Amino acid sequence: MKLMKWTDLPNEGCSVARTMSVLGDRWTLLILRDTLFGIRRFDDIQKRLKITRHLLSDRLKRLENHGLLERKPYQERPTRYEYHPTQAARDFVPVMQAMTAWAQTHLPTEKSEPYRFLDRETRQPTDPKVIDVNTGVEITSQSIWVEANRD
Amino acid sequence: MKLMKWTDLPNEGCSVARTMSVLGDRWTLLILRDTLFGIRRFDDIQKRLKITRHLLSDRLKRLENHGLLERKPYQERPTRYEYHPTQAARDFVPVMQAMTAWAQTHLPTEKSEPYRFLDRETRQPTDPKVIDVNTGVEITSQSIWVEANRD
DNA sequence: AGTCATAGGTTCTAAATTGGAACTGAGTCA
DNA sequence: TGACTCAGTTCCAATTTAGAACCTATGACT
Repeated sequence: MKLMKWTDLPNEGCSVARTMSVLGDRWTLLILRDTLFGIRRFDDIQKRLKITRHLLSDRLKRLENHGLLERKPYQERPTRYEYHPTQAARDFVPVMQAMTAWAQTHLPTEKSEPYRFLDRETRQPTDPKVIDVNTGVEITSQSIWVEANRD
Repeated sequence: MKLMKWTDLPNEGCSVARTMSVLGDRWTLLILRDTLFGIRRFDDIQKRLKITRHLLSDRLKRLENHGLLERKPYQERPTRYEYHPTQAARDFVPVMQAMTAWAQTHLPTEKSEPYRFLDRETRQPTDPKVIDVNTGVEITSQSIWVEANRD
């Protein structure tokens, strides 16, 4: 049997598999998180995350190639760059918040969450829930049914 | 500077980091996906996913240790086990669906999605959106504000 | 001029993880 | 008996990650 390799994932029909092909490498999602939370420079990310510079360099390139980060110069002489999240990356924020809520319930810890998500208007903490746009009903493993797709 | 290792992640305060410590290894989320979609036996998962058996063995153990899978015997002589998702795993389904929707927009492909999420009542495809329970407003990178937490 | 510091990397080696294939063991079937 | 199923384990090679040092360009300091 021909085995599947990690590098074959981008060509999968399954969206979860394609998401993993971009964000499923070690550290990648944490780097994206930092850029989304406003940390955008190589050394700043490296200092906060404390991963090896080599890995950070590699992951930033891959996120750029996949259209999740944009390299923008912020000074000349010498030219230095910041890594800015694109719209695709910003659109991942709600997924990350849903993930955060999941971990707060199922992977609890004594340490406090380093970030809070606040509503821009009310300035109150937000409490995420996934709903179905069509019915307005909350999506849970009870409310939905997963079916093999035959198109 | 003391570098952080991948194995330090479970002790992080950040929920995204803790989620990655459990689901951020190669193949892990895809294995969980298969069990959630009803594929529960070692060989069945291996045949569908086509990963090496020893990786599958390793990941199943880790998912079990983290409380996402439960090993249940389904026959005697010889005793064989199925891997059943726990409530913690089932609660990840909405996150996965949000992720799927994200990838369909931002990592498009010609291949069709192998699975569909349907409403159990209406039998219609569901269309996920993350909202704030408090305000009912959709959570987007525009609607929220991320703030460092000082507790 | 020489030294330091800063930002953003690259290069090197060692350790760990993953890929690929074959093998084990308990039991079933022909 | 031999072939087959399921659920792994074992072995070695290939790839990735960890850790540290080094490089380049610029500016500031002495």
